[in-house]
This record gives sequence, C-alpha cells and structure tokens, in this order.
Amino acid sequence: MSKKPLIILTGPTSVGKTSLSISLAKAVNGEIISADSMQVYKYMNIGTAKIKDEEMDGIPHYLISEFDPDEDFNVFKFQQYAKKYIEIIQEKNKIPILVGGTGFYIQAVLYDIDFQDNDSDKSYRQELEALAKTRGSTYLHELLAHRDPLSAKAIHPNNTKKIIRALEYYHQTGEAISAHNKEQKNNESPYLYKYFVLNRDRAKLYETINVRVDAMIKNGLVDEVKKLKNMGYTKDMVSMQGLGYKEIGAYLDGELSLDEAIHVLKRDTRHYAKRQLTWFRREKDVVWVDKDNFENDHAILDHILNHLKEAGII
RNA sequence: GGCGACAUAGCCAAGCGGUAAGGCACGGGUCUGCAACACCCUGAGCACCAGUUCAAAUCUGGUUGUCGCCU
Repeated sequence: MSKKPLIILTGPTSVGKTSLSISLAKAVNGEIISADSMQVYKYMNIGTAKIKDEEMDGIPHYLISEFDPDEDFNVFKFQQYAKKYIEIIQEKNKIPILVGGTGFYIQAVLYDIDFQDNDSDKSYRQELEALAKTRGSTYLHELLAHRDPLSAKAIHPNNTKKIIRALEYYHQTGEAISAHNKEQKNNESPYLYKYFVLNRDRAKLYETINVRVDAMIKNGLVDEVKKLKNMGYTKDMVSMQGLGYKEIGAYLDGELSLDEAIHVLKRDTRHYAKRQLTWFRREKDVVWVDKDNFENDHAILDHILNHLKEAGII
C-alpha cells in the first residue's frame, strides 16, 4: 500500500500559521487538523489565539474546542484523534493538513510513535510524587539509575517530571523507556509528507508577540480567564497552565499586578517561541520557510505549493 | 557655582584589601503520555588616570559622568 499524503504547517507562536493554513487548504483541497495542545479546549479562545469560525472560511477544522478544560489531554490522546481524523479526511479524498505549534504532537503523528495504552494505575505515580517531595528528586534519580541506567544518564537529576515518567514506564511495562525510545526513534513515517516550518526574523517575531499579547488584553483576556475560574476550572489543570491563563490567573489571585502579569506573559511567550524553534531545528526533513524572504503570503503559498508538487503530494 | 552621594555584564545587584555571589534578559540545548510542561548550558575583571601595598573592585588623590540638595 502506498503512503498517503500529509501536509504539516508549523512554526513558532505568532508567525502567522493560521491565515496561511486557510489559503493552503483551499489551494490543495485539504482539511485542517489542529496540532495545538491548548486550542483543543473549549472556552479558551482569546488566550490561545484560536481561529474564529468565520475565519475558517468553510474549511473543516478538527481538534479545536473539542474538550472541556478539566479533561486530561495528552500526546497519546492527540495521536489517537488525529489518526482518526486523518482517515476521515482521506475518505473524502482530501488532504489532511496538520497545523499548529506543538512539535511533540506533530512528531507523535508523523512517526506514528507507539505509546503503550497503560494509564490504569495512578497509585504508583502518586507514590513517586510523594517520594519526590520527601526525599528529593536525586533519590528518584538514583532509583532510576538502578532500573534503567541509560535513562538515568540521559535525564538530569533535577528533572523530576521526566524521572517519574521513566520510573512509571518501567513499573508498568518492565522495560526501560530508554530502550523503547531508541527503538521508536528509527520509525519511518507512514505518510508521504512535507513538513513546513514558517519562521521569520527573531526580533520581528518577538515584536509581533508583544503586540499580540497587548491585543489579547484589549480583547478581553482577563474576562475570559475570570469566566473560566468562575466555571470552576482551577490552576492545577493542564489547560489553566497554558500561556495567558497562568499569568492572568496569577493576577486574578492577587499574586501579580496586571502590568506585571502582562510583562511575564510576553516574556514567557517569547521563551516558548524560542523553545519551539529549538524543537523544529532537530526535526529531520523540515522545509524552513522564512517569511522575510517573500513579498507576501501569496508568494509563500506558491513556494509551498511548488514543494508539494515536487513531492508528488498534489 | 557650592555641598553630598553614587559609578561592578544588556538590566537589577552582592562584595568593603587576597584574586568578581546571585537574579532577570539575550543566546544555545534536552525532550517519545501533563509538552503553551519540565529541565540543562552560557557572559564581565569592576568609569578613567595616577598612587599606597607582596596583593585593590575594595584604600588615597585627581579626571569624567549620573543623581540629590543648596545659592
């Protein structure tokens, strides 16, 4: 069976993925699956810069506003849904386009990484979390060194979260996560794909981020967060730890002044964009599209379409 | 013009005679079930000049600059 086409359009936050994705979808007769860990949640619109219905311009979108903010969402779940939607789109003889900035999610789908279905027992994890508090992460790291020395070597002793996951994995499967990761690293993509990373001059990107945060505040981000709090969503939920929700939440809790919250939000968003770029740099077979080299969005689209033709996707 | 205070990395800032803490920003990186997460790496010889001393960012004198107060 020949590989089915898949187009990926990503880039750091605020580069302009959304507007380009619509014209791309129209040009190739595609439908869009969002690869964004925060836009999957309902009621979180302003802070996630979620596309509005009218902006979709008739292009079907998936994985946007599909879950409540108190639902657990993660890569595994994302992968399952994305695969399902890819099939649905294929059946319509259309091209699925993965659009969004969560590199980890894109990777999970693109290389069809195998995540074992095993989130049954939470008790062990809770035990580990308690241990981390009482005996410190160094202790956990030593524990890991006994079970899975390779992972212990790769994970910094301060990185409690990753240490716990490695221990949990070992506990649940009896295998070293390091071995599993190594194996999955060699996965070949089941798709005939093109992976585009939209980028632009760093200083301009940062300026756009600052302007966008100000616009979010003007458009009612504070009220949006207030509303979510009133609905009973709390800061321990993953959704409420998203950029914007975390910082404005701190303001609403009286931990920061509004000006401080805005300042921190801008800074955190810039950091996020930087981390995203670091991620994309490691990905193989990526086509970098530098906005500064093009006159306008139309020229960018042409450039992308040429790549797709060359790859035999369209 | 006079008096006083202060000059340490892009910013904030410790050090007060023994060979430059820390924080933030910037930059780089790790990542395979919380990923808009979590974590890691990375910089200066102390405004300038001259002295004292085995040794000065630290003491002395001068120069320049900034801030405050006064006429």
